[in-house]
Amino acid sequence: MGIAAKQACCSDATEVCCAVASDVAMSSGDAAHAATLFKTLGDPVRLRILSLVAASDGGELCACDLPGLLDRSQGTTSHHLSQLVAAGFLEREQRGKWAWFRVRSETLVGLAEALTPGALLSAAGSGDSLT
Amino acid sequence: MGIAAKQACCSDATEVCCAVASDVAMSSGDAAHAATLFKTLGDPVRLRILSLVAASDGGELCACDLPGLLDRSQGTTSHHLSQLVAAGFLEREQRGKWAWFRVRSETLVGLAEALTPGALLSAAGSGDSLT
DNA sequence: ACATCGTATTGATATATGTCAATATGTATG
DNA sequence: CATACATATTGACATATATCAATACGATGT
Repeated sequence: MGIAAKQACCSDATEVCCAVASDVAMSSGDAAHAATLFKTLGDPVRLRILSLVAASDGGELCACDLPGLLDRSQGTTSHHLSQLVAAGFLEREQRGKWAWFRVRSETLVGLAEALTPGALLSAAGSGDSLT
Repeated sequence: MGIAAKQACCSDATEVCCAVASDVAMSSGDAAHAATLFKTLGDPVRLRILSLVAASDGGELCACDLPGLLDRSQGTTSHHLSQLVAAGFLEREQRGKWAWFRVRSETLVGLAEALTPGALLSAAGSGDSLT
């Protein structure tokens, strides 16, 4: 089954039939970390929240606007905001009784770097860019 | 409820209390498209597949190696490979009875551009970068 | 044609998640 | 302190998805 098959897909079938630098590739831990960040962006409502905050005047947006802009309940928008803050994509500031949010561009830049073809080789998630 | 509240979070409470350029932000359709791409990357197994392919000798990897490298069943690895190909992150080539995969870096680069803070304002997913 | 082996698909199952209604928490203001 | 309002949390539910075992499909070689 794959490894050490009877008839290999290339000349030498010692361990893995094709030369795979699995030690150069991302570790499972790094992959798990980066995957949680990508998963956070993998929802259209959350992407739109990020975009709305970025497009807002002064780069900040009040949570009170989101249910109207997103056509989602207040509880749902609050849930998505928590996810974005927990992942580091947004930062939250309480001002009076309103909660304001702004984009943490460092996280976006770091994740964008992880998508670099070269960064896929071991660097994705291990460096400070994703912490 | 958020919009047009009795006591607004800022001076003018006409429609939306804070100035949100919702027409500059990503559209729902763009967000949906980009979200499917991010969702595809939101799984550690798929991220590791991408990384393993990128780290392989010659930039290509045989599907026969993946069950062993990922510690997943053959059916599961095939499922993930289909997802990555469908999203445009991998391209597939049948060689004899083996299937070989290589990374489509254009898709990665395009998605990385969508993470640019500036690209969050309307450009994410609408341009050719994400098609 | 037949047997073999790599890959794709199907069916089943457990878990995760997006959503809302309802409730709780917290922050001002009278 | 009591009231009002913004936000967070909880419970419930429907849907999506990661996974495996089993089976089907496809290509090769005898």
